[in-house]
Amino acid sequence: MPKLWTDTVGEHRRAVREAAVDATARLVAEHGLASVTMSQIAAEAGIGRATLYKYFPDIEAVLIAWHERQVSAHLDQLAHIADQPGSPGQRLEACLHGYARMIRGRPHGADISALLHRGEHVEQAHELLTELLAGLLAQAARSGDVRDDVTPAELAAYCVHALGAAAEMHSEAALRRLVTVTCAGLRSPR
Amino acid sequence: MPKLWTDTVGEHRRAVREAAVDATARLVAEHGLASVTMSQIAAEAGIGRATLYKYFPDIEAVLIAWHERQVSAHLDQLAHIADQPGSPGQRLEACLHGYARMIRGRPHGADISALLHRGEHVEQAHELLTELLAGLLAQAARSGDVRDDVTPAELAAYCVHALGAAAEMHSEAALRRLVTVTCAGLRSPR
DNA sequence: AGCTTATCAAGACACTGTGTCTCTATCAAT
DNA sequence: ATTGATAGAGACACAGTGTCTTGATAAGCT
Repeated sequence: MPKLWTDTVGEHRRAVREAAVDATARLVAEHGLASVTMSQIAAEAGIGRATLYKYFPDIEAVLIAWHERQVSAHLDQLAHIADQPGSPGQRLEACLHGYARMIRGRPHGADISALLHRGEHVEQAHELLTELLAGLLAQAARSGDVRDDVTPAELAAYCVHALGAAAEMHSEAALRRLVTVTCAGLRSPR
Repeated sequence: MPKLWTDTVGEHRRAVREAAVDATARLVAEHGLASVTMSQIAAEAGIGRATLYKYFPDIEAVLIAWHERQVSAHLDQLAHIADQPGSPGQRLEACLHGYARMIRGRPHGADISALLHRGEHVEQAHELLTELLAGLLAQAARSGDVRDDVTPAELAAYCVHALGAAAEMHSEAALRRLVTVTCAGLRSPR
């Protein structure tokens, strides 16, 4: 039973918390979402099971923490892509392509909502992503690169779901085609 | 605790099996997917828990049976829509609209894959749907209504995922717009 | 009909995972 | 250095699972 103490308590708690989330990430990657248990997480993190309950009230909380870390990293990456110079249309396409690449081969990534009873956090993450895209879409609509007969929010929902197909795409070329098709849906009809 | 419900055994087994699936449907609708247990199903179906194990080896099996019934009904409905007279493009759009209407307000509907470890059956259902759409798309591509620079299978995956956004659409009008946008992505670029 | 066999329903048991309680060991502040 | 706070982990009660066994009932055979 390792105690893994650092010098200060606050730092220690942060370290243990992170170790638990790391362990969760490993277990999810290896055995899938549904089969992860508190017992496994505690064992994998090298702490007692009861101790884990001092950090998280239940598995949902651990999974939410893991998901939040995953999502915020992705959102940061996307925000960085969106901040690159270029026309609104170019930046939008770059963002969509980046998102598709994140999704590829990760069929579980977004389906946590099915496991979590109260999916507040998942919904919030979804909203942040949607807002980011909606902002880009609104800009692109103003510059004429994107249709304006549908609200940016609805277009963003369309984009996120359409690019979810990236999970099934087996090649980089297929992924490109998916982004192309998705972007075609965004263009103004004439 | 009824012992035998009908006169013949074969009929009885079918009746019990159906009652179990019905009970599962009620429980899923009321409490969500993740919290359904064998105990609840048995109680709701009016049989002993151990008896339920004579019909299904575990919860996955029950959920798969429920899902299969759900999906086959939807597929029949879509096949019927696809068989209506009209141009390939019209039939395709009618099908997409029908699918979107099925998805609407059913966020759990397709997310079972996250719960099932070995999602063979779910994948198979997904494949059947994809094949149905791919057939329509191939026809529409031949008649020029749909782009031919992307394979029908990839376009079908795009459609299914894009229309998954229907779960978040709050009005019939929004749903129509979603179908319109999705169809716009399918059209040949010129 | 009467007997035998197959099999259905359900009670009982062992096992796993959960969430809480409690006790000991260690840190932090006075 | 003493005292208070808190982390860690063992222990307990509970819920759900999957299997085994026992008694009851339908189906098949003579």
